[in-house]
Amino acid sequence: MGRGKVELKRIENSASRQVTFSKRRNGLLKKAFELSILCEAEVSLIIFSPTGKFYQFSSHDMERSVARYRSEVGLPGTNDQRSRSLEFWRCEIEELRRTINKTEAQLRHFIGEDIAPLGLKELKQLERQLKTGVERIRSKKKRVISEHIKLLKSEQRALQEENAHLQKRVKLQELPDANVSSRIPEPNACNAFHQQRIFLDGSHH
Amino acid sequence: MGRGKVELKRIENSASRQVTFSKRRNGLLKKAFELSILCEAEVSLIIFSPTGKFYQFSSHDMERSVARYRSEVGLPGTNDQRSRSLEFWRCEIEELRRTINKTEAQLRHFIGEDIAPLGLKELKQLERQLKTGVERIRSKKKRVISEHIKLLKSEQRALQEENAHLQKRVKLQELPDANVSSRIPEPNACNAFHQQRIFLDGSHH
DNA sequence: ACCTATTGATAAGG
DNA sequence: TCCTTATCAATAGGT
Repeated sequence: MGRGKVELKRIENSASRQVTFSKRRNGLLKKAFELSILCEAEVSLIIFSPTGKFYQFSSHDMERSVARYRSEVGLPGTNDQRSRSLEFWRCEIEELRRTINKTEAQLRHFIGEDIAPLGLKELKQLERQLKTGVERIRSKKKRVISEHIKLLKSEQRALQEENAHLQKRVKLQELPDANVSSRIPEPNACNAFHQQRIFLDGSHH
Repeated sequence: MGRGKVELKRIENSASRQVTFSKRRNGLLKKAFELSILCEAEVSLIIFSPTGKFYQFSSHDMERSVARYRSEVGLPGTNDQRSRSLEFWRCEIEELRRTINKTEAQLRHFIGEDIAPLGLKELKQLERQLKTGVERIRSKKKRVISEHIKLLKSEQRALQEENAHLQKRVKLQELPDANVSSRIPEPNACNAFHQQRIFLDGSHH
């Protein structure tokens, strides 16, 4: 619903992704509320934005709904014993997060975002990397396209051969008695319409 | 939406309440799914029909979302929270790893690596992104360079002005009495050495 | 934030 | 539950 349809995949443009998030989040919360009222349903909704902001709706107490959910799926009570590995995992996660931040920053630099603080040297290196990237992608694209063309040509050749065959057969049928029309009119609406047009045109002369 | 607007209250007719429930439940689940995909949001939805039937959607692991919800609302959690948070962190780590893999793959694509399996559409999008990246980086580079030049020019101007001043002073000193040398030899080692050299040179004559 | 053309959801009826 | 259709609601894209 909107000026155009959007395909179901991550919205690339970050600004419109945010705008869409806030619109659709409100829509979703509203509809969750309406469902709970109209149909007396128990509805709980938890939303975290990609930036970590938190939104919720719960027609009843959230803990109650969660508990009911658990009993529904059959909770698997896990034993602890390795709570000292908590610290280890915390470090692990921190490190992974750092990696992600670094990589994503690089990614943004590649599409020309957040380059305000960069120096001339970094800019030059980025430009060089992008250039080789563009070149490689272009040559790959050319290869893909030329293969596609080759495929189309071979298909065309096959069609031409088939065409030649058919024409030969038509001639063989026409030559023996050219007066006998062996054509069978196709019974579809379009053809019928055209034939009518021709008939009418003829009558005007 | 529909043949007439409905007011926001429990639908009295039980049959139509059921029908509406099943339609709107599906709509809500669908929209929750779309929000999670389009905007990369973490969305969890729990629904119980008035008759007790259970439906759910969760873009991520439901336990993870519930744990995140708890930490958000600031509940200390149940006694088995610790073991649950282990589970939560395990999910977290997996997801971080996935993110890293995805981001790094994208990064490689940007520099033209691992593009063998990409289709024409992806290649075109990549090329477009790279082009805008190059353009932005180039314009930023130009800005940096022109600012550097401006800085150099202003420094140059300052130097020229100082130069003019100095030359004026030199002329003022030279014209009044050009014969009287008021220069005082500086008493540093270097100077002393030169004077000694001069002395020695003189003795050789 | 607001506007509006367009798409999407759905109420009513079978 | 599923189908159809008339209508209303949500929202995408633009300002």
